[in-house]
Amino acid sequence: MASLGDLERTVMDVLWAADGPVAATELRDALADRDLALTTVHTVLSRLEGKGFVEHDDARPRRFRPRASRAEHAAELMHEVLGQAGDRQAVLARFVGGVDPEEARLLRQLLAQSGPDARTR
Amino acid sequence: MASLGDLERTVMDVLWAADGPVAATELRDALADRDLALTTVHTVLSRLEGKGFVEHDDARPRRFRPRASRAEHAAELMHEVLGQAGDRQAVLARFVGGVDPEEARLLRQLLAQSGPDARTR
DNA sequence: AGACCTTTCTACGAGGCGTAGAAAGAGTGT
DNA sequence: ACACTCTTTCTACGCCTCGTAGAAAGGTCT
Repeated sequence: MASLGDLERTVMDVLWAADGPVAATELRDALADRDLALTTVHTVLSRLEGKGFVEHDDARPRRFRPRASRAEHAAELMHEVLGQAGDRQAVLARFVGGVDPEEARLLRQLLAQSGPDARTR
Repeated sequence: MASLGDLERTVMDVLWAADGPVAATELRDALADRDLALTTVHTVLSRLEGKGFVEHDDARPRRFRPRASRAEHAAELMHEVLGQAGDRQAVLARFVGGVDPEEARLLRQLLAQSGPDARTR
């Protein structure tokens, strides 16, 4: 998966945080601290589209939105890391070893639902 | 966490696969397909040391080894992704939704041991 | 000491990314 | 229809990372 630069990442964060499509001018304003030229925002958006992270509608002032939610994206990344890491079991063991108890509970719950255990056994 | 280039990654893979410290010449030979100059290997190793991925002993032909195992590294990466991803629960949900049944079983096992469930409840 | 291997220093070219001007396109008011 | 303004696209440039390696300095061995 293509990776994101600093500004690209920041833009994605705004898009992910928004609850609908966002126009370039809105993005520029949301990132007012950076004091970016509007064209800069457009360049970044194009690149993000090129990387498949963003798409726009054809309304006149174009509106941009993420193709995947932040959670989807992060989960994909996690799978990717897991995937290219040789011993998946070892990785999962270490990963699980590092989650805090609250989240361990959540994970147990999620796993219980998603496959209440296998007659696979 | 600093990220790895292509060759850097390949070198780490060799180091991770090795069962002990590795000398620069051995690395060059392990990557014979790339036909690298020994100095190139050294440059990459220096950079990897700079990034904290590798360390060397002070024996004369220096021997290099990873500071973390591949599994540790991958697990750290996964935690990092999870960490900077806003809604951790949502990410975990998606992540779990995507693991294959075999691994789901493994995860349940790991979670059962690591915190057989909370009287926290 | 001389020959040889190792380690460090320095450098360069390609590509990614932040940044934005210039140019082309399109909607709005008169 | 025309001029004005806002939007979108095109082009570019400088910096940094990374693959790559030569040159030079530092050890080793006989």
